[in-house]
Amino acid sequence: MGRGKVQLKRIENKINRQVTFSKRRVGLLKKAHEISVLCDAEVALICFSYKGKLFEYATDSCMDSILEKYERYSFAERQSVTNEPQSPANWTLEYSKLKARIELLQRNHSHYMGENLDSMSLKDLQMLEQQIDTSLKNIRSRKNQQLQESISEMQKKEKALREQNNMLEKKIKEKEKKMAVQPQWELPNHVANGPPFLMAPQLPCLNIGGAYEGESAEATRNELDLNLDSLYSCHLGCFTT
Amino acid sequence: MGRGKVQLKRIENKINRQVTFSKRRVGLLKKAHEISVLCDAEVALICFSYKGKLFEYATDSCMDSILEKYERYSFAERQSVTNEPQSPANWTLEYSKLKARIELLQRNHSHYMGENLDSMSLKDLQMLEQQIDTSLKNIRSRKNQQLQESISEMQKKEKALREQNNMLEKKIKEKEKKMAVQPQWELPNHVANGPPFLMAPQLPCLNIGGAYEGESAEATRNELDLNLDSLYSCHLGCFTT
DNA sequence: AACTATTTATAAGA
DNA sequence: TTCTTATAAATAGTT
Repeated sequence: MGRGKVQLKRIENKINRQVTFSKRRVGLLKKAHEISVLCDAEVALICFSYKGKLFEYATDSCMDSILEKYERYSFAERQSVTNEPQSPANWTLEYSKLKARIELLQRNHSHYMGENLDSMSLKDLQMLEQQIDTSLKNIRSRKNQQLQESISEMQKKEKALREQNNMLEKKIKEKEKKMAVQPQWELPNHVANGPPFLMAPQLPCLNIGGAYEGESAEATRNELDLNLDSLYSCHLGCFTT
Repeated sequence: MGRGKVQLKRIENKINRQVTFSKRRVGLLKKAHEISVLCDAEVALICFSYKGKLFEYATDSCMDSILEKYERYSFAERQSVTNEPQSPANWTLEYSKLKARIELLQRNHSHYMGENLDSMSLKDLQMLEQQIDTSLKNIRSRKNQQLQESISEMQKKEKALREQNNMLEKKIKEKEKKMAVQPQWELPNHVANGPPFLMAPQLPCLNIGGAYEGESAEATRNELDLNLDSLYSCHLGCFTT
């Protein structure tokens, strides 16, 4: 719907993608609301933008109850395999046990989010600090590992492309030789010593952290089909282990 | 979009409602998929028909990880809800509800502990890192606040003690004067110019971070009843906000 | 289900 | 971002 037909694939231009997202997000939420009202359906819609921002819609604004209902549904399906305690002697007991556990987990989580710290003692704060510091190290380490993997993959691709280029270059030279042997009947100027078509740009893949080159660079990008955005958007500090 | 405009209100005719639901449901799922692909967004869509049948869509078919991510994001808002159903009609239902919630919270928590990170994408890792970094800052800030409070309290006590000492000193001097006026009948040597009993050690309370003085120093400590252990054990780096 | 007349959504441009 | 507009897409009512 619009001036042109659109292919169902990732919009590469960042700006366009952002704009399209904004527009379509509004449309999507609207449609969700409409079906919810018109057809008396219960709808929950969660949408994270490419940048990680959250947008949501839920019938009657009660996301929680819909998600819970969903959990129940999917849980029931899974449950057919894992047999729960068929009938605990005392449901109330089991219930309050779980309830307490949830409370604990929630309180705990809020602390990990850096919230509700007032009730914590100095010692507990220090321990929490240490734990989170460790977590952070783990997370960064894992992130770096992923980055390294991305880089390795890119390097492999680069190598493959270089080899392909070399091959093509050779082929071209051979063709030239043949042309040189035969009389030149068609082209007045030949291509000797010219750069090969597919020469890769120098060090194409390791300009991580360099300034983002903007749209104009789009066309000159090398052929690696690995998505670089995730690396571009990575903070400079990300290599701290 | 269609032969006629439509009012945004529940379709009363059951058949029409059902038909419209079928049509719009397809459209909605399609749109959800499109924005997901075109804009590289993560979408989770849950839809219960008014008859209670479930339809769903999730980017990359991983509903769970999106819901988990949602839990992470919307945590602050949810906190305490859930009013205790005094005696749930269906214990099994309630039970699996709680069970599901616990599962979710636990999976989430493990991420905050820096565990089970393998399933997370680079982008999610980066966002988790940022969240935890923020938490850490909050925690350190709260810790420092507590330290500052401790210090203020100590300073207040110090001041009070000094004043008390001064008073005592004055009293002693007065006594001396009286003694000087009256004949000395008991003590051969008087205490003029000697240090008062309760003279506080110089700068008694602010040697935080100095070397721990060990057991031998215990006896010479001042009278502050505030426990210093928590300060001694504090790492030197703790004042970074 | 299929078919269209219309309404809506939206891509591109400003 | 927001508005405009030409056009694609969705869909209400009909067959």
